[in-house]
Parts: sequence; structure tokens; C-alpha cells
Amino acid sequence: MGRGKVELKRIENKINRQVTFSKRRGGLLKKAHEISVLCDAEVALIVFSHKGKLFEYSTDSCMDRILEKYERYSFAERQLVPSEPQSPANWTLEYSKLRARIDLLQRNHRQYMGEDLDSMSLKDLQNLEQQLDTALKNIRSRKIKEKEQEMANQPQWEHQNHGPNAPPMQPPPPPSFLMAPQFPGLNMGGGAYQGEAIEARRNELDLTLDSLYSCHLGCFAA
Amino acid sequence: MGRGKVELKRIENKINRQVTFSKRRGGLLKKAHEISVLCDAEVALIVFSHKGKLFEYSTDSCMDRILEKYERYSFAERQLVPSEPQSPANWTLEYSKLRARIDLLQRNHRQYMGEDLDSMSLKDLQNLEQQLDTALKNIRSRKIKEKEQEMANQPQWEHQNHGPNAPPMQPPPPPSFLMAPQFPGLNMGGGAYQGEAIEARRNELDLTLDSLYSCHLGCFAA
DNA sequence: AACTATTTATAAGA
DNA sequence: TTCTTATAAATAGTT
Repeated sequence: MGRGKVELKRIENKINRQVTFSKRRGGLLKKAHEISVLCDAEVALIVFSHKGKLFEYSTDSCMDRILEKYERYSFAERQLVPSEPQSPANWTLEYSKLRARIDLLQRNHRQYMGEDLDSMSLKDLQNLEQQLDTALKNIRSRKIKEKEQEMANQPQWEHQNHGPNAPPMQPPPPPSFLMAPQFPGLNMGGGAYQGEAIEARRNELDLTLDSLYSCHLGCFAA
Repeated sequence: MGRGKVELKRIENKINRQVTFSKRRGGLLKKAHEISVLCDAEVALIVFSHKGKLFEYSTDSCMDRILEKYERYSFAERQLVPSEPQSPANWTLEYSKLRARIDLLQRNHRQYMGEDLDSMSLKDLQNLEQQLDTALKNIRSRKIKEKEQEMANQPQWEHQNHGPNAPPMQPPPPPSFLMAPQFPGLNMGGGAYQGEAIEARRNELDLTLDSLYSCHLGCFAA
């Protein structure tokens, strides 16, 4: 919709991509809300921008409830529920054990987030600090690896070696003359971002709608 | 779009509602996919029909990964699910819900410990790093306070001779605006979709007062 | 499920 | 970023 047809592939021009994202995000949220109201459906929509900003919509603002429901469904589907304790006598016990565990994990997590520290002793704090420090080191070294991989992956268009079983090749790189003209001197509002030089490329397989939209047909009316 | 304008309220006619749902669901999934590809965004879309049938779309078919990421972003806001049934009618169901939640929390926790990072993108890693960094700052300033209290509790008052111009001994308060836990993704009531959920991402570039305080609540009159 | 008159969404331009 | 406008897309009502 608009002045021209648009190909279904990543918009390479950064400005255009951001503008399109902004517009389409609004449209998507709106449509999510509409189907929710018109058709009495429950919708949960989560969108992370390329920059990692979060946008969300959920029917009645119940994201948690819907995600839980989703988890239940997909759990049931994958039949991941492993051997549950059988004896009803133990249900209460087992159940409260799990709840206790959840509480613990959550308390723990908050402390990992640097919250709820008041109850912690100096020793505990030192411990936590140490752990986080180690975690950070891991993450940073992982980041470096990730970046190296991306660098290595950059000039791969021509170098792809197709094995006999290689999947069909993706669309060719966009001809640069198709790139929309830049808008000189436009400021990004609010917080000056410089994009990172390195950007992950997604595989855009040319799939049909059918295969893209995996529709799990749950059969548990809630 | 169509032969007539449509009011934003539940379609009472059952047949119409079902047909509209079917049409709009397709459109919504398509648009979710399009913004994902065009704008390099990560999208998770979950739709339950009125009858409880599940439909979903997620970028790269990574629903779990995206939901985990969402959890990470909105964790602070996410305490225990309220109102647990005291004596669930369906123990098995409730039990597996808790287990699902525990799995999620544990996966999350491992990432906070710097493990299981392989599945994370560079962006996610950067995010995680930022969060841990903030947490560490909190912990360190908390340690300082803790130490000072210890000092204060020892009878050392006499040994501290302050010169007339000695600065007061208290530590400067931590810059609280850097530390206040954020609550991204606060929902607005009534199911109106939010525009951008609060800055979920703490990037060095984003750490301005502006970005911390601005909370754009989208208002798309439907 | 197809058709088609209309409304909506939105790409490009300003 | 916001508005304007031409055009593409979605879809409500119909067949």
C-alpha cells in the first residue's frame, strides 16, 4: 500500500527501514486490537525493533495470562509434561514445592538484577558481585565471538558453496540502484543512535505463507 | 476496508464474526511477517480464537526465544502470577503450568549467569550485558553502604579527626536515576494498545534523562 | 470460496 | 518527525 509495490525483503536503507517500522508497527498494533475486539479473540503481540526496543499489545492488557495460556497449549502439544507424580495425596506437597521454587528463583533473579539487596550481607553481596562479574566476562567474550562470526559471514554472498543437498539459494543481494535515496540531514528524534556497523542478516527463505504461518491448532478450549 | 465502515465493537452475529476472524487473522499474520522481514524486527504473535483455537506467528519460528527475551525485558514487573488457586481443580494442569514457569525462569537465570549464551544474538547479548552492568553498579554501591555501616558501628568515632573544612563523610547518594529499576512494558488498562512500551533497553546511548522519563503512550484512535 | 466496492494502510514525497 | 497524497492492500458485504 503506497506509492509503489514493495518487495518482501529487508529494507536496506536504514532511514526507510526505521520509518517503515514505525508506520507498520502502528498498523499492526491497531489491527491486533481490532481483531481482538471485533472477533472476541485473545491476542498477544510482541515486537522488538531492530534496535531492541519493545512494543507490545495484548487483549485486556493481560500479556501474562495469554502467554501462560500459550505455554500450556504448546506444552500440551509437545507433550513435554514429563512423568508427574501420581499420588493425589502428594499433590499439595508437590505443588507447594514448585511454588516455593518459583519464589526462590524470582527472589534470586531480582538480586541478579541488582534489586532487593537490602537483606543481603556483605559476604553475600561480594559473592553476587563475583558471579555477575564472571557472567559479564562470559558475555563479553561471547559477544566478541559473535562479532567475529558476523564479520566472517559478511562477504559470503559469492562464497557460498552449495553442497548437493544445499537448500535453494536465497534472493540475490539487492541491486544497489534500487536503494531509495537518502534523506540528508534527517535527525532521529530523541536519542541519537548510531547504528552498529555489524548487523545480523536473517535468512529470508522464500517460503509460502502456509509454511510461514505455523498454526498450531490446539484442541483445548479454555 | 470493505463495503462499509465497521464499528470497533464485538460482532454479534456469530457467522460474521467467524468469517471476519478468519479473514483478519490471515491479514494480521501476514503483516506480522512483513514487518519482521522488511524492518528486521522480531515479532511474536499469538491469537486465540473465541473458541480457543490457537494461531501463532513468530520471527524465524522462534517463539520460545522471543518470549524468553520478552520475559527478560519485563521481568521486574512480573512478580508471581496473582491469585493462584488454593486447591486447583485440575492439579495436573496447574502443576505443569508451574513447571513451565520454572523452566523459563531457569533458562533465563542461566543466561544471567553467563551460560547458555549460544542461542543469543549480538543484540540480546548487548542487552544482557547492560542489565548486568547496571546490576553490578547497584551491588557495588550497596556494598559501600554496607561497609560504611560497619565502620559506623565500630567505636571509631574518636579517631576520626575532621579538619574544619573536611567534607562530610557520607557517601554521595548513588545517582538514583541510573539505578531505579525500570518497569518496561507497563500495560495500560482496558486493552488499548500501547505504543512504545517504556525504554526497555539500557544502552549507554539511551541513558539520558530524556529517554528515561519519556514514556510515549501511543494513541491510535481506532 | 470468489467477487468487488470501499475503506484502510502506507510508500514516497514534502 | 509529521503531513500529504497517490496507490496498493485489506476486507465487508454480497454472490
